[in-house]
Amino acid sequence: MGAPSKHADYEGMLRVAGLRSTKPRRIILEILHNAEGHPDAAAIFEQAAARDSRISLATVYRTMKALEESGAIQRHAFGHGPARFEQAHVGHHDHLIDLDTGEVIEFTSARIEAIQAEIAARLGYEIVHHRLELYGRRIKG
Amino acid sequence: MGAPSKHADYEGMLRVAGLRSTKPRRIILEILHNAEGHPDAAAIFEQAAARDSRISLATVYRTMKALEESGAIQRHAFGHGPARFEQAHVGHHDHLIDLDTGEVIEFTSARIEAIQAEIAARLGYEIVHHRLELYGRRIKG
DNA sequence: ATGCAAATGCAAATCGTTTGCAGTTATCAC
DNA sequence: GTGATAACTGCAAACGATTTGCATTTGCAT
Repeated sequence: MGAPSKHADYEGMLRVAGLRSTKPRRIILEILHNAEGHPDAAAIFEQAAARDSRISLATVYRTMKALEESGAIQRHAFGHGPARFEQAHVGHHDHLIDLDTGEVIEFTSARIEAIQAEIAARLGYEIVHHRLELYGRRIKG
Repeated sequence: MGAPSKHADYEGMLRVAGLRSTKPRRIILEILHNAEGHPDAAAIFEQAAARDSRISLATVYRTMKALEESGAIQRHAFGHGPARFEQAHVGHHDHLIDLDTGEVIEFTSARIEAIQAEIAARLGYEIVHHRLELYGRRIKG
């Protein structure tokens, strides 16, 4: 049972986050949901504006902040440049960034996570979250 | 011959980096060398200004950039906030950031590095560099 | 429908960082 | 040393990314 769907329940996500369901927010959530990679605020704004020209960049930023705080999305800062966003998945994953194309590949490793926890514990800490980014180049074969 | 010293050979470091040995740079290098943690540009500037009030923030940034490019120092971007710097060590290390105090603890794990390389290889990549940051809280015991 | 807090757009403000320019300085050839 | 020259500096203005003040619009509970 439960709702099927090719596009998520944005109303519900906003409700859960304690946010009102507004047109800009629904549009932004859908853009993020359908996004190929990890778009930055400018890219999201560009797509949003194409759907509703009244949407402002400030609203994009405000929405990203609210959604980030509610845990609905995640903010990343790869290398320099602007922050990039993605909808929060169930389960954590890390990133491999292609230095030549900027492409971002996601991966996870239970082994690494386990070792991390072990290291933190040895130092007297418990991990709240972590960030692992591999920057690499395609091996030409 | 050869200057003794408890503080490193800043002249030499600059020479190697292909940079002129100037007072601002020597001061900045010494500040970084003696720094407890991972200071940001503002903190470095503050200390530098205390030694020579003519030093400007722009020079701090320019020096950090030049030294970073020459490999003498490393730039980090923990969480949000400004970039933080540290002198390049021999050998790589990762960071555990104390969420309550901002303190940065360094560590390394050959096991993690090995797994990283393995994962990258499986995805068709070779790692150029990586970033691993654990954000945690002290376990109160 | 009505009211009010929440959300929006716009423009101005802020933060961290970079840059243009005119004046200073380190280093190199004599 | 002396001078030439490119590197370096300080300053202030420019910059890109993000945030914010304020007047207006909107969602949503009544």
